[in-house]
Amino acid sequence: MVIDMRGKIVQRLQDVLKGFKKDGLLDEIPEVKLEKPSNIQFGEWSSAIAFHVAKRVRKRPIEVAREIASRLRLDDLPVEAVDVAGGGFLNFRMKKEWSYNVLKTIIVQGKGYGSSNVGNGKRVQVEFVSANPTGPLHVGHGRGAAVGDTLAAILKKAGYDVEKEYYINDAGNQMKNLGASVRARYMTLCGIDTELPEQGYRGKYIWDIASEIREKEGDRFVSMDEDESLEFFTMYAKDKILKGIKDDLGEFGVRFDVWFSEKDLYDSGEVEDSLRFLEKRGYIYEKGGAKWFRSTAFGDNKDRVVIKSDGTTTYLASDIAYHRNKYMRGFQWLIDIWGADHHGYVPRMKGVIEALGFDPKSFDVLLIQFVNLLRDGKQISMSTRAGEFITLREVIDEVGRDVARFFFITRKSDSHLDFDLELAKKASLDNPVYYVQYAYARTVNIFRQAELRGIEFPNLESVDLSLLDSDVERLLIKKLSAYPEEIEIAAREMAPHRMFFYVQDLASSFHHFYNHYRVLGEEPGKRDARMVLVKAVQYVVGSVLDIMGVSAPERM
RNA sequence: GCGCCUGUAGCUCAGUGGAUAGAGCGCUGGACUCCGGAUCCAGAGGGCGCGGGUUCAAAUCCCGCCAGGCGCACCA
Repeated sequence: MVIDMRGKIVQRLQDVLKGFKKDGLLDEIPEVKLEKPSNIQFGEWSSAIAFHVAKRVRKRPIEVAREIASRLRLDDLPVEAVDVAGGGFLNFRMKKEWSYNVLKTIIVQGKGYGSSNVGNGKRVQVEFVSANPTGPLHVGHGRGAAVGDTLAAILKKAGYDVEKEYYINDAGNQMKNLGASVRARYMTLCGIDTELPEQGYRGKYIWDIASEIREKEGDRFVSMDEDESLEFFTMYAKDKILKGIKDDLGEFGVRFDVWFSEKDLYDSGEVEDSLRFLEKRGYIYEKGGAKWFRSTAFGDNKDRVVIKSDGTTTYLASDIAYHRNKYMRGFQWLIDIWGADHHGYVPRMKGVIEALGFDPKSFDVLLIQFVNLLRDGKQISMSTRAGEFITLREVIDEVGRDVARFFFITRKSDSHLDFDLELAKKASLDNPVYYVQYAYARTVNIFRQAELRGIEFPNLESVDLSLLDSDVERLLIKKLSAYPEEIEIAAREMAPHRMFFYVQDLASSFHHFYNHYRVLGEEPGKRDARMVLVKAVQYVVGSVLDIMGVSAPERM
């Protein structure tokens, strides 16, 4: 298999080093890494291992490299040659037949190509968006949604058993606050001027919900006891907003496996249980009428309150129960995706995981930096509190789902993202989405033309792929062959943006090929070989777009 | 004051120990009456915020400083 080749070469290198050790030449074996050289002349893979060994044995790297090369046993692998270059690099050039086999593999596996089993079925949960159901999703949530959904798809492709989850903060003060806000607007609509609560929500959507309630229920809550009516307003508003969130995410192409309610954690007594558990282990103590989690035991700079002196719990309390619950459900790796403004929360959560008796290394937080929304280069100011913000829905309506999803993963998640609405709308060179989609549409078009001309897709057994021998074609094949590795790295580094850079690069190589060579106009041998190549490109580009949640149009 | 993130080409960003630092946009000049020019080719353009250090090798690691963002609640 294509996928294992890298691992096999690493293994053989390790075998050689073990031999060194046996011969007493080396006391400790350094880690063997294979990298993709920048220049295609250096072959498919290269290793700098000779430099590391040279250091330990105090010899010249180039001599060590030669020694390793001479001891390497690769006869049974499709390696054309191992070159020693650049003062000690070992460069592995693969036989041509190997790259042609990659193409065949792609045709056989179709969009399934690129999958691997590095995840080994490990159960991983990706929790993202998890916005409070107190208002519509805004642009920042959109970025989190795109990153989370894409990351989940990458992990799945890499052989993990992935679940996507949305945590609904439907308990606590913010819910009461929401209900009270709606109630205030409702009362005003009924002719009784009522002030918003101090920390109330000011968005227009609060008015909308209030007015909807009035239409359905009339003025009957005016005379009702406040506490009693509040419950209704809260429930109604929460359900309404949550439904809106689900609809927006659906529109955005993001589907969760589980919607997890914070309130359930309280109702089931898990919050209480978890706190008791930690108390027994000595991680919770009382001071000043409140209960504190001893997060300083895990490197946090101060302890944190879990139960306030008025007896109510803080968010940390339910987060403790929530993460314990996740582990209880059998997840072996937890990935939380948070807005970067919550970064201060990371150390205490890491501490929580450890205090609960789980390995903090099995818990990762991916921080998403803010989105800087622009129009014609000018920043659009937003304020959630004042209820002035651009919603995700508005962005989707304006630029479209494909463009939005694509843009959100063009940057490393911890760097700020400039999102210019005008730029995003342009169907032009400025817009990388079209560049990639266009490449896909072109591949489709070639086969559409082939059909019109009565040309059938060649038989894999009889096609002579060695006719694909130009630099341009070989480079294209090389990039296709790197796909499984790209997936692996993106999974390991939790880096969805790598998909963007990869597919952009692949599309570029294809456009280059397209502008230099004909497919259908060639004599049958070359034509058939190129059809295989184009088909492979179609599958891989299609697969990446799939992972990014962006459509692959057959016409544009 | 403390902590986290960021600082790479005119602009927006990749690259986290290795071979002449990459891409897109922008700029300049070009491309077959032939599978879609939303494409392609060529050129100019930076030595990686600044100063030290570690290393055979540093944009990448360590220390200090500067600039921008964010966070430092018995808020969520």
